[in-house]
Amino acid sequence: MTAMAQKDDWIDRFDGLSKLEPGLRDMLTTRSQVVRLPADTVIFGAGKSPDHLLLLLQGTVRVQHLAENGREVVLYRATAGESCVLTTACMLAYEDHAAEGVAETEVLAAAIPRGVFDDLVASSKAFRDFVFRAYSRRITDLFHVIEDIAFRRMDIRLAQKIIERAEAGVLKATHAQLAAELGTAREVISRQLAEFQRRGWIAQSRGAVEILDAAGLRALAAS
Amino acid sequence: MTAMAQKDDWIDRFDGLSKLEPGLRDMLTTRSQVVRLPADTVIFGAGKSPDHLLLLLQGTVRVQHLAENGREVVLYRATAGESCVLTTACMLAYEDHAAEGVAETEVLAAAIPRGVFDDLVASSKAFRDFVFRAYSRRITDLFHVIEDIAFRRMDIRLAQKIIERAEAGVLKATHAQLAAELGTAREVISRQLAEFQRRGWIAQSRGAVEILDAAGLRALAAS
DNA sequence: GTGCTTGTGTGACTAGGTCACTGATCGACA
DNA sequence: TGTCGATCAGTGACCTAGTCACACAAGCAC
Repeated sequence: MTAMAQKDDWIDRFDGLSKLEPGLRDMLTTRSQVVRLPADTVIFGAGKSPDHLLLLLQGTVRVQHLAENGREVVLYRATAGESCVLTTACMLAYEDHAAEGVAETEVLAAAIPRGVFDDLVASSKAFRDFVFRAYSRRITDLFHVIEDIAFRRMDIRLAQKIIERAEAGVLKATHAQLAAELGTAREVISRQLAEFQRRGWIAQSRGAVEILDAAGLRALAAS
Repeated sequence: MTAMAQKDDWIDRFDGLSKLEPGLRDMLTTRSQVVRLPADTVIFGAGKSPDHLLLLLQGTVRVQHLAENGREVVLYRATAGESCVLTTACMLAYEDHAAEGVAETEVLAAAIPRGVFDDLVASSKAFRDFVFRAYSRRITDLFHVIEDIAFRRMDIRLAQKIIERAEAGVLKATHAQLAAELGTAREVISRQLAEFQRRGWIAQSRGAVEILDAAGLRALAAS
């Protein structure tokens, strides 16, 4: 796929936007630009309020919360076809969010400038629905995070994470990264993984977890 | 203040709405109605998606999250001059929120029907700003909840709660209610309060905590 | 190789959550 | 007015999770 092709048809990749009024489609394509961000780019956060709404075409953005004591929790991930709506809240934020968005892979995204965002929200019901729906989804995600942290056991949460984020049976992440993911301490992850290994569910190597018995993990994750 | 007077001027009690375009002010007053809800009314939640946006004139609404295992956490409170915007997300929600809004006191509120809300969002920049700003504030609240639960000590959080919610040096709440407030177990609250009492910071009676040494509590809360 | 940095393992300890109780307090109402 | 039932609070035993202070190992740079 060429850059041109992407420029023309990306709108249809977003569920809510395909219904966008024709005139506004043009406005959206001409007044926004497709950008490519290398992995690990900090997209927003730490007082850096963004002036664009990003609609992700490729790659994933990880949104995490940084606590005052230096620890962190991953709040959610936005993937292709989704938007980074919380940035719109950031755009207007009267107060700092203490949330940070990081490109987890290389990211291809349509960047809609603040002004265009405002115009679209003003003139298009379809766009408004798109935005509100995205908000709703993110808020639901935050509820899940709260419920997980407050009420679910670590072993279950870790098993779920491993299953969810492993690619081809292998999860590339250090214990410290998994700890940040789940909002816990590195030692806790080390011990849980040691236990999973003892049970023959996983094998470990530096910076990676290999799944040996997916059924075992899944059984725990489901409880 | 009479009901008539309330009906006429309530808009000015909302920061963002005083800038509302004159024509729309009229629409808002004529097409919404001021309602009075008794304490403990469940305003939204448990699959009950609301068809009105509430702007609070008097009283407070407690918004809490119900976990699958039956436990709960208080997410935030909306007080006079604020709106219950998460209900707008609920209105559109493609998925259940598992959040519940309860009138904590008797509540007087302007109820804006879904259709009017849509019209206002479409036609007024001031109203849109009002809505987005309210979203932003609530999301920030959720971040605080996450940070508290994940990284702050219970004794500190409990001390803060007591200070924050006591009226005239007395907090009327059972241990079970405080536990639900902080997303923990009743026994944990009982033990912490016993410790506070041992230190002479509070006195306890059935369903109430009396503050004896506010400075002591505050010192803990600040650490 | 010699270090340096980063990642992992571990023991001892504290905080917090769970379970299974007991006893206390307060209406309701016979 | 005593009895019952419901709600509220206290407690010990036990388990899970987070903290602290390390030791040790693997990979990289020079």
